[in-house]
Amino acid sequence: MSFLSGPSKRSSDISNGPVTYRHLLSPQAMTVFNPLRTIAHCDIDAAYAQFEQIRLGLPDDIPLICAQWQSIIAVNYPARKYGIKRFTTLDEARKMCPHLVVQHVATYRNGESEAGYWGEVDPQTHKVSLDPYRRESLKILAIFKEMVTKGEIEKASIDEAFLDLTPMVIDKLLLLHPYLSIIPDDAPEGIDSTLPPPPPINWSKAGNVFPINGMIDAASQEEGDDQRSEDGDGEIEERRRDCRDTWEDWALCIGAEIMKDTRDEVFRQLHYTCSAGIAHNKAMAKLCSAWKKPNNQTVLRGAATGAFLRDRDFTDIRTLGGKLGNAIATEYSAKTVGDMLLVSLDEMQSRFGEESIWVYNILRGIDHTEVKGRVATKSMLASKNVRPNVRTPEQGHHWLSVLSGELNVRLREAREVAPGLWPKTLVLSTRQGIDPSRSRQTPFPFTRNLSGEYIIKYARKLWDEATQPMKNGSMKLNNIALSFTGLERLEGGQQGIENFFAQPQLKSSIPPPIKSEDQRPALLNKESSSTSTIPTINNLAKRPLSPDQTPSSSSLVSSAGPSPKKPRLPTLHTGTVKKKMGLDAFLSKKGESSTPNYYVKREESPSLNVKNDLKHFVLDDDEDDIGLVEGINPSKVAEDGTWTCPKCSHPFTAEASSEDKASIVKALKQEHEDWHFAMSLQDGGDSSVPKRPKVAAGSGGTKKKKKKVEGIKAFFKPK
DNA sequence: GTTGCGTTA
DNA sequence: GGTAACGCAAC
Repeated sequence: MSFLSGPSKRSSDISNGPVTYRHLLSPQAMTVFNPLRTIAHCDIDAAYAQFEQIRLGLPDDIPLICAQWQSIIAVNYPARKYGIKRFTTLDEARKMCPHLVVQHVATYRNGESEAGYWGEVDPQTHKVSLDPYRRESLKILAIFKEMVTKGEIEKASIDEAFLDLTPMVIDKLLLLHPYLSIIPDDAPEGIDSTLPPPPPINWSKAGNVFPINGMIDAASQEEGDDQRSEDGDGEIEERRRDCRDTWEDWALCIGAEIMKDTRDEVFRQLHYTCSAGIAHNKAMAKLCSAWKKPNNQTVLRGAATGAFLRDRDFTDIRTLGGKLGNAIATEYSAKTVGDMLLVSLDEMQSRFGEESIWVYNILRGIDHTEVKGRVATKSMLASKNVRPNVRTPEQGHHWLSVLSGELNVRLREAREVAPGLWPKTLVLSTRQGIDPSRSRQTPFPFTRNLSGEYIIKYARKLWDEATQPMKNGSMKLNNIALSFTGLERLEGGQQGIENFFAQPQLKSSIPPPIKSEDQRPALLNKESSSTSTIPTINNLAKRPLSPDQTPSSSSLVSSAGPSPKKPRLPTLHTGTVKKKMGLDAFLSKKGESSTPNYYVKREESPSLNVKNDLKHFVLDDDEDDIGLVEGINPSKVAEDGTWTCPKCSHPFTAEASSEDKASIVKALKQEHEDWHFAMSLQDGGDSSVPKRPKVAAGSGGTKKKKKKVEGIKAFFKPK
């Protein structure tokens, strides 16, 4: 695109000029720089709490919280009236509001393949499931798509989305003002002529319109410097006075109406209320959606962004909420956006590198990041903070089976909607204490016979690798997580994926009989996700934390502190000495040249049935490979394929042909033993494990790595 | 391209 | 506390 070169470097080119016919009519002008760009951010009010309220069929006005173990993870608005907050304890909350409804999130109970809501939950034996919420989230997304047929929709989290309303807004604008679609013959500059002045706007269906002169009602804002005159005439009069409506405002107003209709539709279909922000870009829309809550929306016009941003803590801005924002705050002793406005671009760039133009812009309400039409989810994580800590492989294996079971359910479910969906890799991560978590991954070969067992097979393999260095008894894991990444829809051959992947649904996690005549997917193309009929909004914007490898930012870094192993890492150890620092510093990792041996090189581990370079797409239905997992079984499945639990004498058998019977019973046995194990955990089974001093594996590597981490933390100290 | 880690939300 | 996306650096 022509914007890619030259002009796009200046933030002032297109968006600051007047709106022209080109902005309205030229497909080439539909970029992130189009002044009519209209973006909405929408989030569900106290999402989890609302989801539970509706699931339970409760009226809107009763106070309800959603709990996870002993913590509160969502508080609905009626409950907020009692002063209940996210960090209030359950007991306090119940005191503050005796008739409070407390609903715990769904959990998987041991050995069960489906999450549910139970009377009693125990973090030692249950695993939280957010699946019900993901399902609601998808329903909401579907309504967004139903209502916003033309622009991209980006799921930002389980309860938030960005919507690019621009294409719909432009259509509507042309519909409302047909004369705009005809460039007058006498237009001085043809398609680049400025549009005629717009008629006044009727904002009555747009929701709140943030006033240009600052806060009118101080509902959520502490101090507004009251610029406006005394008359006490309120919002209406204020609007009249600043009604220098522009075509950009028209776009926002139309966008707001679309958003209002969309929110109404969500409520009509699902009974969820949500709040939205409508602005010219993502960062402003996001801030804006939080302005009036719940069940409300706010429009931020270009002319009002100064007043809107000025007194705001700049770390409230998306992407500045972390270490980067903190470092900037420290560097300039700044708190509000207004404070930061005093810092020149040159100044910022000399300290934080060329890429800080992005920060400079966003502080001025400019953000060119695009709304990505995100289709499917790209990863699935099942994570568990284990208590008591896991100290033995057996305990580890137990949780692996729980996590595998969950992933099994989730992948299956996802495949019902997206046939052929399959993860490239399986990742295991573990954490000890407050150390950063460590992960190991492996390709995840395709199988028709997906099951919890199949996942466990690979999970155990990773486990063995990951815990290799802990063989000395230093194992004390407090978190275990298993995830699928690189989730993608494989495409089948001539028959089409639907055919290829269609198969009888299994109702349990028991692996079905092995089939050796499986085919493999014929081809593996990526599907293009962008199917929009309008021209794509080009990615011309620098992302907040985009690659910053320009010589300027790295070479300008002069480090004074102890020399880091990586030259790109700034090593400022205190905030007192000013140094140049690239934004990329925040991306640099703590990796070290001297890492423990076992991390330096991956072992040439025996391949997991990777038969050719199709790698993970290779079919792997060889259930006998389960044998590669060393059993912890004290007793064996008998030759007749039956088994009796030595602990509780429960007999197990299966109705199937003799070969299948054995493998089914094997699986049942594993599951059953896991259950016993889980029960033993409840009784403090962990305590029998002798405690050993932690021993660092390898040479001094571990220590060095740790030191480094702390060094950086010391500089980027959390608020 | 893969692996492992870090940052942000 | 449980998820998710994405980017980098070193293989």
